[in-house]
Amino acid sequence: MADTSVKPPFKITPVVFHVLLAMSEGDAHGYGIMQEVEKRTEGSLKIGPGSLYFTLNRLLEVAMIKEGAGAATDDARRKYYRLTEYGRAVLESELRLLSDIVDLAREKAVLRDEGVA
Amino acid sequence: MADTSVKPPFKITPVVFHVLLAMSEGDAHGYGIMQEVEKRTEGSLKIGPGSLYFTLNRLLEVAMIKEGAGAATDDARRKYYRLTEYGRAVLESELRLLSDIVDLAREKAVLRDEGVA
DNA sequence: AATTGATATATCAGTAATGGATATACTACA
DNA sequence: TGTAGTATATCCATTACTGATATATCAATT
Repeated sequence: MADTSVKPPFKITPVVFHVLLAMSEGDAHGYGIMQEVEKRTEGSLKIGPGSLYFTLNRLLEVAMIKEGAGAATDDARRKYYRLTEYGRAVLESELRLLSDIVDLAREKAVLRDEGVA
Repeated sequence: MADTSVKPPFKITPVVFHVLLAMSEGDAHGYGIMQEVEKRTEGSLKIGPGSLYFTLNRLLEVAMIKEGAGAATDDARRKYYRLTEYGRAVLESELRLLSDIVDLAREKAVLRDEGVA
């Protein structure tokens, strides 16, 4: 079993987590991340430009993300970012933690199943 | 299908979430919550007394939790709390959101399975 | 080609949340 | 009876976040 625990240099807050997750599929740009996170969390997490660009810069500094390129980018203003291996490791580590917590909660039947096959 | 979305009067941060979750099994007291959360999150979330008692008081104010009683309480100093129905609804709502995100991430294979039967 | 609204990045200030220090007191045990 | 651990509580410095603001570009309409 591989050791998947990674110690990031700062706390992986919900904002940081969702920014990383938004890039897990491929290159993403700031504005798109803002919109996707709000949609994905059903509005419960809205990342303002302040948090977003602060977070992106910090992720760049510690090389969890790097500059990327949007496939056939139309809009020249967009800046695309992508996960580095390190960034993906951090994301996976965090996700695994989250996954364990969800599993635990399910065991406790905090979540009462509704139609989970 | 019941509408499980609940709109809490403040943000359900990781600290708030874990405090609620710690009470999902039954009555819990502050110090115990601090320890359990640190253990459960493998040390990645340490709730200091400042956050803890601030959080507990706020949860009491909005009636997500209420005072409880430890079964045959030995230590008289302990103050036990338990979830109200409202508190449990908030917890379930948040958990479902988290669960969906974890599922989504799994679909994307951000989490590469290792021995998931 | 000018106007307009949405897109997009960026910074800043005010607010909210958190962590750590500190205080106080009780418990258990040697 | 001393001391380490348990337990609640408050305060303050730090950190994180939100929302306002600024600036500029793009797309669509006219």
